[in-house]
Amino acid sequence: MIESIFSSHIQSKSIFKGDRDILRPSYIPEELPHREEYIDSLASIMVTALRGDRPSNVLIFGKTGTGKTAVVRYLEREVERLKKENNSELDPNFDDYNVHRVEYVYINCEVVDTHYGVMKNIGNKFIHNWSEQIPFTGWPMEKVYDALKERIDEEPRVVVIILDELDKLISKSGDAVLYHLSKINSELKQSKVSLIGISNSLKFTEFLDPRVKSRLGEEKMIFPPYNADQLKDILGERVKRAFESDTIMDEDVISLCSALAAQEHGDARRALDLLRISTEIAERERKSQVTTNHVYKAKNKIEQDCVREAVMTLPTHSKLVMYSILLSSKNGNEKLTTGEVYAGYEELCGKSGLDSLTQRRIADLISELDMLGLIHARVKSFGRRGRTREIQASVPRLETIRSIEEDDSIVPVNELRSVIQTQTRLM
DNA sequence: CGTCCACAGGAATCCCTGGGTT
DNA sequence: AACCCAGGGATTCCTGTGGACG
Repeated sequence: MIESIFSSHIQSKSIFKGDRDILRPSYIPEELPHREEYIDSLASIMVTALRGDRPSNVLIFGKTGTGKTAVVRYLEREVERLKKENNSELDPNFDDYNVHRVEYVYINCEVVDTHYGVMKNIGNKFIHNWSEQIPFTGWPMEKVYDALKERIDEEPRVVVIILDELDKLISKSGDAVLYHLSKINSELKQSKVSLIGISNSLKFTEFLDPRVKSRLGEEKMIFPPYNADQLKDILGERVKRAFESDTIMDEDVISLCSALAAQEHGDARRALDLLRISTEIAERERKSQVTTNHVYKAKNKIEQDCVREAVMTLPTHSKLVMYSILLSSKNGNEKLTTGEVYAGYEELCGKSGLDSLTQRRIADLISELDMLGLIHARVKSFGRRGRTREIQASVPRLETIRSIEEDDSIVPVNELRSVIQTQTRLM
């Protein structure tokens, strides 16, 4: 046995039963508790594909962690499974020919969020060798679209395109993609395309061209949030698989994870994260039992990590804007205006030797920070004294300042002159 | 009741990047 | 080499506006 800094850690036995991915939200289990009816109704729509026809387009709505993606991918996996088996021998009603003609394409529109990108990604699913790749930039849109059609139509098939986080795509690049994809069937000779759109918000269809809207929403499903009891079942199911024995888990741990996640609009993802992180914390503390105490620690850790992660990945100028906001509130100005933030930002740019961006641009960056949940910014009118945003940080100040100062291109600053000046002017 | 502040936020345009085609 | 194409970031110019002050 090699003596190293790892030795003592390796020897401490893991609470997990090997595969800790079971507790990750991306894992799709054999059973999806409390989603059976949705699986069933989606299956009844999708079964058309197995007969070689085009299933209706489907729109699925529901908040994060309500099982939308899991249900869709569950069915995708079932079809893949059918493809591997020889079904017609078992059941003469089964038509293996059509089963093998079904292709799924999954696209997460949060990652691929442009007209071009979506088309390129779909097109590249149907290639035989590397050289046929559609490049990630360069071609005119028209050519990408033609290549896509040609490839799909190469042999008869039913293509099911899943567009996850569809609302992100619409808000960033409009409905051109959906317009093209939803009318593609009229231009295909032997293949058929069916769309499954997954969205967090119910409202996004308002921005769609009415024709697209009607073609896309042939079928609609709405996934409600899980309640605490349902979350308990989901966690229980996974715990059975992920742990050596249930004695390792304190009775109340699952209940607590469920309850906390139920408060957050019934987010199963959150519940699973809580459970996984609290187990990891317990492991690190060399405890053989996970307790509610660990869950509270996990809750804290998740919140901190989210903020840190969000701040660290910000572009430099956004970091400076955030820095300006944090430093200004340190000087006692709890609620800032856009002008004040911009003044602070300009000063920080000077100190770091960077060219400052225009106020118009910074206004947009402020909106982005607001959407990320790092700050609260709401427009308010101060009468004669103008109409502006009222800006306030909504994250722990000192910790976040520390995260920002880790960026080498930003010069650490203790206080901002411009804000002190505004303060004295107001007095 | 009108003025007028300090911006909000839309639209057009430009620059740049990473690629293609002629 | 010269030029087309999509997309992102940024700038420029712009019109719009809630409400305290006079």
